[in-house]
Amino acid sequence: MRVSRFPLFTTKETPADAEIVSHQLMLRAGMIQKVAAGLYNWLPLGLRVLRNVEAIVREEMNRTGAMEVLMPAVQPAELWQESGRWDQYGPLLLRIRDRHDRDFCFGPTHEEVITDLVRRELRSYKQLPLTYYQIQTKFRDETRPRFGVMRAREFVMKDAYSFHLSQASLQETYDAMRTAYSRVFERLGLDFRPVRADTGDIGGSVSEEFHVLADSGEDAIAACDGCDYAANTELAESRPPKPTQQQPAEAREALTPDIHTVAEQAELLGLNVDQIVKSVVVMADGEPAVLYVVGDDELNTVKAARALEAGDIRLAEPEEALNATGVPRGFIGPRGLPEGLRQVVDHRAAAAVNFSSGANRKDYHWVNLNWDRDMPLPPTADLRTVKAGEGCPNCDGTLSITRGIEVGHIFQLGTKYSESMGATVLDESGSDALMTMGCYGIGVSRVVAAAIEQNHDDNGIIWPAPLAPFKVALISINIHRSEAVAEKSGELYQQLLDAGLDPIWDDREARPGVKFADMELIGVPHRIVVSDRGIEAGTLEYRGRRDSENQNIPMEGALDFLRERIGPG
RNA sequence: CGGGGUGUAGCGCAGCCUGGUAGCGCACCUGCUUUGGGAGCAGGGAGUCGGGGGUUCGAAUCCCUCCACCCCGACCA
Repeated sequence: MRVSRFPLFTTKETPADAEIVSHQLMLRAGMIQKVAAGLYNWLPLGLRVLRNVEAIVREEMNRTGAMEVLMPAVQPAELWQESGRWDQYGPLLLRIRDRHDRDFCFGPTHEEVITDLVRRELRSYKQLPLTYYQIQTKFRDETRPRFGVMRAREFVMKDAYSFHLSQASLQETYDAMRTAYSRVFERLGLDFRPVRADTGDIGGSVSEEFHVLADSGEDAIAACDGCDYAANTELAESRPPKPTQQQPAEAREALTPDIHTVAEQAELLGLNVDQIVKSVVVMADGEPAVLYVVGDDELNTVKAARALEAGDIRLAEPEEALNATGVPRGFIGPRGLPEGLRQVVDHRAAAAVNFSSGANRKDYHWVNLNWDRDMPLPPTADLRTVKAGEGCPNCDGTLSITRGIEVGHIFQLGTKYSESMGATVLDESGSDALMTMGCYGIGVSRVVAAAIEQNHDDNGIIWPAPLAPFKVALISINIHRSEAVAEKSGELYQQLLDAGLDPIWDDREARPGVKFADMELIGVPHRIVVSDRGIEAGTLEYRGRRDSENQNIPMEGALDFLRERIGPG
């Protein structure tokens, strides 16, 4: 491609509303253009990168034997009503109505459509297992789209769905998909990690996310330094601490006026924060519940929702907490709490001995409380978020917390959709059998942003080779004033094209600095420079995007030199 | 959803408080000069000042209203 014929829209200035580096660089490089909140145009430069990701994903999907299909972006409400998600999914689902007043949605995912497809086509267990996938545009009406294509409302996703007669068969495909995902992200040159994950709205049991590690990531991941344990902090666990050997002491009430934080409570009573059990009132599907965690622990709302079997959970407003318990917030505790309130205790809070907690009357806390002795122990569950430095639940290692960008997610769905939508085949005995399902997603457009988060410097993007929109930049110095440069560059460009090295030739009548800056900004991995002084010496200049020095290479053999560096594909 | 903020040329911004008919930088066009790390000089094109309503002789500026976009929060009890 010649720059003189390519719409290269680079800017020096960083757009004001771009927060993270990938968003800034994608805008500055002219890869994307915002149309509305969370909606983007992909310009030729950006689209080349997106297509490169798609190509690798497609190859690896095909390698697993999955079959590509294409489903409609717009889906009828009936299918979603059948699965029950029309009412469950909430405002994330963009609902639309056609001219006949029929309800549709713009698909945020395609479990319903694929299940419908399969139940109409598949008759026999002999046709299983089967995996379909598509690469397609999704729409999720995020409350707060941000970070450019990282968290857009409309985005490109690869989604795959597998169908099985047995759990063993599902497990086999699930494992194959995990391998395929690792291959994809390895080929893309990304530093990633598979982690255990919550299944969220999609449903099902087993699930893993693939995260690209980056400080700007929106998810926190706990990873062990001693084994391969890694989990989203939404569900990560850590090794329980050794139980304390303290003897139970006599419980007493203490006057604690105007205490509103655990830190104040600890200081006033001369306790450590971990000797305090705090009481958190939540609204679970609209019903109040009291949850107990240790003073320096954080309530994990994902775990709490699971423990309470609630679809929707949030912290109670102060008035709601007051209404539920009759006690102002800050003084709620397990002893003397009104009957009938749901309570769940975190394991660590349940193991606490001689702890302090609210006395259920204003300005008083208990000290030296003990479960069972002073009040019955409610049901227990894991409710806390793990912290860096805690022990790994699986080995002697230590957990650290890193941030990640979720670029892939694989699930074992089980029969959730086949059951609600009646997707069956005949089994060996000739009777109807529900198909067991898996689903597997990759955020294709998000991968592009994630790759930049992980690969950039002050001058711009540094594409991993397989993502690069062009493999090699050919820069001609003073092309409009030097016949020799023009001629040699043209020759070289043709050779690079013929060799399939995907060149971009900066043939503009621009100053050298402009060309260098542009090619660095858009992240072309290799650069060669043709100049009068090089021609005189019979050399070209080469510089890799990560190099800090030029190197002169003989004009003859330059092609082999590049071929070697760029490699196949 | 709650709180805050911003909308002025393609992009980044000033002007608004204190009303008088719009400006700077980048980008763009023309000419001359320059030519190995985002050139210089001169000239030029480009704006319903987010929309609507109001106050006023006069509104980018003051008031009302709507819209769009951005940030923070919705886990420290």
